[in-house]
Amino acid sequence: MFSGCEEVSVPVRIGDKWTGKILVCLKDGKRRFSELQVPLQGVTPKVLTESLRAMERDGFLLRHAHPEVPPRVEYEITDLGRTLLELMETTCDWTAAHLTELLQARRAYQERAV
Amino acid sequence: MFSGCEEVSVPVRIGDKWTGKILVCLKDGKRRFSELQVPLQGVTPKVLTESLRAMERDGFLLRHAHPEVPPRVEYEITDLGRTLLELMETTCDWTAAHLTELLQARRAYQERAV
DNA sequence: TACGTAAGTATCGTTGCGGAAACCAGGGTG
DNA sequence: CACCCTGGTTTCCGCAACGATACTTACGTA
Repeated sequence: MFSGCEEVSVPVRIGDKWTGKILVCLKDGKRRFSELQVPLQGVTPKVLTESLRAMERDGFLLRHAHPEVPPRVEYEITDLGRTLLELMETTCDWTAAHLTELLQARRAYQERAV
Repeated sequence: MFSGCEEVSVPVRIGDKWTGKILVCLKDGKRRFSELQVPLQGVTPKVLTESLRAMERDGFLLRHAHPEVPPRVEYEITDLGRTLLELMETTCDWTAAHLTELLQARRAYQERAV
């Protein structure tokens, strides 16, 4: 997750590309696979599955599969996942506080190069 | 930078592979290119240069090139770089606090799969 | 004249993440 | 019988990061 600014590539990231956004989506309660695809605009099912499996493996979320047809699967954040979310919010704060400075440094660097 | 545990891949990382270690190396004062290559065991000059250039561009360090032969270049951490280092230490703390729990989750996941 | 030296470049190859598109399972519905 | 639904899986592909190896520069020294 790039913390806080998608338009500019900032060197602060936690997990893979979607980990952070998934945790945010799960913050307020369980969500289904298809309910995650909507806010996570543009994520393909393959990549979403991969991210969810990795996060389940690491204990950041729980996967509840209901044996129905059509299938229904709910994802739920764990306590450990919440600590990670908290850490991510810290990095978001860092970005918010220093992004201007970083972009300014980039502009100055550009001008020196010219 | 994987924060605090190299042996296990943990989904907490800041910058590219070497950013974190470079900042740590510069924490206590200026260092030359060759002085960075030593503690950063195994980094090739190409990759080290790429990392240093990116960090210079973003304002995390300053590059002092002395016009001598053979060349002498010193790298120095900036205030902005120090705030990033601080953030990284926070993520290291998170890892230290939760790595056991994460590994335990992985083992449990493994066993469920078997 | 050849060599050493510091800080890189240049070139090539490998690997892994992420994405696009198509396919699947299996019961419910028309 | 054909089609729809959800939650995937499978296959293929491109790009960027990372790495290995060789080369360069330009001066002081043996």
